[in-house]
Amino acid sequence: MKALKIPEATITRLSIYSRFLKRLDKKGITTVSSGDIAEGVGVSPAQVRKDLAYFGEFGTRGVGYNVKDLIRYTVKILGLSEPWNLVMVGAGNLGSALVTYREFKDRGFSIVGVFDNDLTKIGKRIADLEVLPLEEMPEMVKEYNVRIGIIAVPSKAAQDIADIMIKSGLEALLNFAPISLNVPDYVEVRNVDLSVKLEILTFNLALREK
Amino acid sequence: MKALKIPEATITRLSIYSRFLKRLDKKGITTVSSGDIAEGVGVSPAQVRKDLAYFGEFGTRGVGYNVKDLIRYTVKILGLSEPWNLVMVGAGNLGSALVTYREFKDRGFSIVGVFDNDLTKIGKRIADLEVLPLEEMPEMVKEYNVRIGIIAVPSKAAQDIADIMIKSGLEALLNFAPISLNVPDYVEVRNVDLSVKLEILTFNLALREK
DNA sequence: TAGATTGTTAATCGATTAACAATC
DNA sequence: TAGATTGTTAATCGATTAACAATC
Repeated sequence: MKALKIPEATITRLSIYSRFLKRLDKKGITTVSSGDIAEGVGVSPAQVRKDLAYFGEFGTRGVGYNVKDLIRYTVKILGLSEPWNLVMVGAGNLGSALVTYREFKDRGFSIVGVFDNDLTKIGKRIADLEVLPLEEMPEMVKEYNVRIGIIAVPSKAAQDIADIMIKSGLEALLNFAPISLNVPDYVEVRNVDLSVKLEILTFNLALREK
Repeated sequence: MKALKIPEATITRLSIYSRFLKRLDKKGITTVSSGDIAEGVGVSPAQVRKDLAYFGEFGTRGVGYNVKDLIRYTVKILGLSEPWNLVMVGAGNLGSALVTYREFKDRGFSIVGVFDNDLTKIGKRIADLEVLPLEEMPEMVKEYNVRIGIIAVPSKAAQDIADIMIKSGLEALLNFAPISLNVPDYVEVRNVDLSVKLEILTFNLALREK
């Protein structure tokens, strides 16, 4: 049992619901309906209930969901009950931005090491981290129990860096380079493409002209 | 006719194909099959052909696609034949990274103005741009024919900034704040959420434990 | 109780894939 | 011609939505 396949879109939305709920909680709101959540994040109420139903029964019929409880449940489902240590390769502008990115901290992510193979960058400081040579990654991965790595290097270098990160013991990669990485089956990869969404906008605007 | 609805996933992939093809072109490769593209970006060959079929017949049976031609077609479809000027609000770390982001330039995007309402940031320089007060946005939007704006401010400020950007004449927003924006129907919005993909990774890793 | 809202099933909708005729 | 690969249709697959019984 529990062989039920969960759509990745459901996980994506769960992450969005979870953060929306935290904002409600901050405002002192204690109860929400699926309709409230739906309106807040721009999906249908049925969608919200269906997404939650994959994981259990969290609401009360006739009443709705307790905000604090639902935050706890969504955080648990997403694997965020415990904090995660991350390492990152690439000490460029994007890398620097990610190290100080507030949203990561808020969700329990902590970048514990920044690496680069550019000698001019090694030794530099980004926030309170010293940029380290790649050779030191395996040690840090082991010491800080790191399972996830962020790739913030140019496309050309991304595959080589991915190989090194995997050899260092990482099981999951968040890749900001706009290329498709080849990795062993046990390694999870997700790409964040900063340019694709922009091109969806240009596509839509270009259509308007006609 | 031509009322055929095109899936947004198709546009997303087209953007990815387009950039993959440019890399092939740089390597001097002149012809590709749908299978080559599929393998290069991690989808099925049928998917590639179907995606292209929404827009025309670009290949030669028994041969494949001419790389340079297909680049031209995909670029045209995505509305990227002409360069786009962008404005951005938010001169923080993320904003700074985006101004210098190579991938944007490569695809014909140019950030022509950076704005902030933080007095300590106004007047500062990011790359070769001076950070300007929001009041100057309408003028710049008009002068540079800007239609798309980037939101790189904290979540709290995002809705207010979006309202101002729309009033300044923008028709499309690329939103890096992890909240759902309320905008008029004619305004296109896409969110880039840096944290969601990371939470898909933690979800998957957390599943492994069991 | 009456009103509200969940949890869940079945119906609908849409996207992906398989398969093959067309054709280079 | 034989082999290869496209363009396209039909079949499959999967996700969303509508609807309603359950129940607070």
